[in-house]
Amino acid sequence: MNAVVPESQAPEARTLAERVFQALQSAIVRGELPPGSRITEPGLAKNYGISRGPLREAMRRLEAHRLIERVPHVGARVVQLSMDELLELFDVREALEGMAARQAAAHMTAEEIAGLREVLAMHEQQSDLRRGESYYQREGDLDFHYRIVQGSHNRMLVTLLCDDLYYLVRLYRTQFSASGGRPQRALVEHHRIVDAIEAGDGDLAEQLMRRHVGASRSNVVDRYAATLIRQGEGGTEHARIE
Amino acid sequence: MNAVVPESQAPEARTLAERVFQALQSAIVRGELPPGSRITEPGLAKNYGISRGPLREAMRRLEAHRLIERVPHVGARVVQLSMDELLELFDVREALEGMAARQAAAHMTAEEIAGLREVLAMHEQQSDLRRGESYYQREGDLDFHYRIVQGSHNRMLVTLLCDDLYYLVRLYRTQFSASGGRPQRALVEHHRIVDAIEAGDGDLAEQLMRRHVGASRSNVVDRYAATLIRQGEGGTEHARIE
DNA sequence: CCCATCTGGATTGTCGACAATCGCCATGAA
DNA sequence: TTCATGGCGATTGTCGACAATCCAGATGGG
Repeated sequence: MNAVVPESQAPEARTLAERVFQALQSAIVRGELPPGSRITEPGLAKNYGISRGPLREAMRRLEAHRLIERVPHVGARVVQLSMDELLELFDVREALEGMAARQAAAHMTAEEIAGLREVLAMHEQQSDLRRGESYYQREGDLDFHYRIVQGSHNRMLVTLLCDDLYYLVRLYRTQFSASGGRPQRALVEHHRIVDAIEAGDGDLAEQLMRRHVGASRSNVVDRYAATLIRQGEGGTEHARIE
Repeated sequence: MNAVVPESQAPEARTLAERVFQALQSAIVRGELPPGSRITEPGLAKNYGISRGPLREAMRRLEAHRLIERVPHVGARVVQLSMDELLELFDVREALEGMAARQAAAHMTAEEIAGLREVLAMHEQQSDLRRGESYYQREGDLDFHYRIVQGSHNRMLVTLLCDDLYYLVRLYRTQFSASGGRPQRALVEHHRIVDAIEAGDGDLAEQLMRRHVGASRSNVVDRYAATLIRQGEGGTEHARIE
C-alpha cells in the first residue's frame, strides 16, 4: 500500500542534508539530472539555497548509493550505466533475490503474504485499467520485490538490495527508458512466486524468482539489440543509450 | 602478493578525509575503537589534529561501509554485530561468493588462476611455519576470497563484496575474536575451488564455495555455542560477545 | 601546422565559528 | 519513593571564507 521507497521518504526530513539528499535522489532517478551530467557544489548550493556543508554530505550519500561518481579535486557526475554494468546488475539481482525468495518462503508471516497478495491484486487492477506500460513496470514491480526482500527477514539482504541496488534499478529504468514490456507475463510470474512462498517451497520460490529476474534481463537485452539495429550501429562496444 | 585491502591503502592518500578514513577504518577493524563505543566529532578531530570538516566526511564513509552507525543530533557509535546479523552476513556471502566462484570459472584468465595458486602456495608455507591460527585465518583467507571475487569480472559483485561486505567480515573477526579453527581443512577447500575454476566447471565451483562459506559459518556457530555454555548463559537472545 | 608550456578561472578541500538540538541531572510535586 | 519538568552542558548541524588543486584555453617554440 504505502510507499515504494522503503521507509525514508516522509519520516526523515530532520536535517537539511537529508532533505537535499532526497531531492537530489529524486531528481536523478526522474531524469531531471541527466546521466553523465556534471554536479557542481556551488551550483547546487545556490540552486537549493543552502550552504555547501550539508550539500557535500548529501553528495556523499549519493555516492554511497552509487548514484553519482566523484573523483577528488575534479568533481562529480551522475552515474551512467553501460550495458555491461546493467547486465551485471541483473546477475547480482538474480542471485540475491533468488536467495530472498527462498528465505521468504521460510520466514514470511501470514500477514506479510496477505499483504503481498493485496499488492498483486492492486497491480492487476492497474494493469487492467491502463494497458500495462505505465504504473506497473515503473514502480509497482519494485514494490513487489521490496516486499519479498523484506519478507526474507535478513537485515543484511534488505540493506544490500533496498538501500544499495534498488536505487540503481530505478535509475536504469529512466536511463534506458525501459517501461513497456511484458506486464501480464510478469504479473503471472509474480503470482507463481507468491504461491511457492505460501507453500513454503523455498527451492521453487528461488528458482521462479531467478527465472523472473532472468526474463527481465533477457527483455532488456532484446530491447537493447533492437535499438542498436534500428540505429544501424552493430559494433559499438560499451555502448550507452541516451 | 600485495595488500589485503583491494586497491585503496597506499594509492589514495590524496585528501585528508581519505587518510583519516583509512586510519579510522583500520582502528575499528583492529579493535582499537571497541564496538559500541561512542564516536565524538570534536574528540576525533583533536585526536587526529584536523578540523571537523574532513572528519565528518570520513565518518560518512564509515557509515556507508556500515562500520559505524549514526543517528541525527545524537551521535555515532562503532557498529556491534549481533550473532543473528553475523549469520545473516554469512548467508549473503554464501549466495554472493557462490555466484562469484561460478563466474570466476567462466571468466578468469590463466594469469589470474596462476596468481591464485601462488597465493595458496604462500598460505601453505605460512600454515606450515606457524600452526595455523595466526596469519592464515586473519587476512590470508580474505586475500583468497578477494581474488575469486575479482576473477568474476563482475564490477557490481566486486563492489558489493569488496567495498561493502568485507569490511564487516574483517570487523567480525576481531569482535568475535574468531581466528583459530580449521586452517588445514579450509586450505584444502580452497584448492578444490581453484581446481573447479581451472576446469571451467562453474556448477562445481559454486557448490564448493557455498559449502566452504557454509562450513565457516558452522564453525562460528559451534564456537559461539561453546562460548555460551562456558559462560553458563543458555537463553540470552540477541546475545553479543564482548 | 603541431605540440609543449604557462597562466587564468573555476571548483574542490579545509578551516574555524555560530546556532540548533539533544541527553542528562537536579529540582520539585504527587 | 517515583515521576514529571526545567535548565545546563555537550554535541551535532550549518554557514561563510580561505587555501590547494585541477582543467581549459592562450601562448610560444619547434
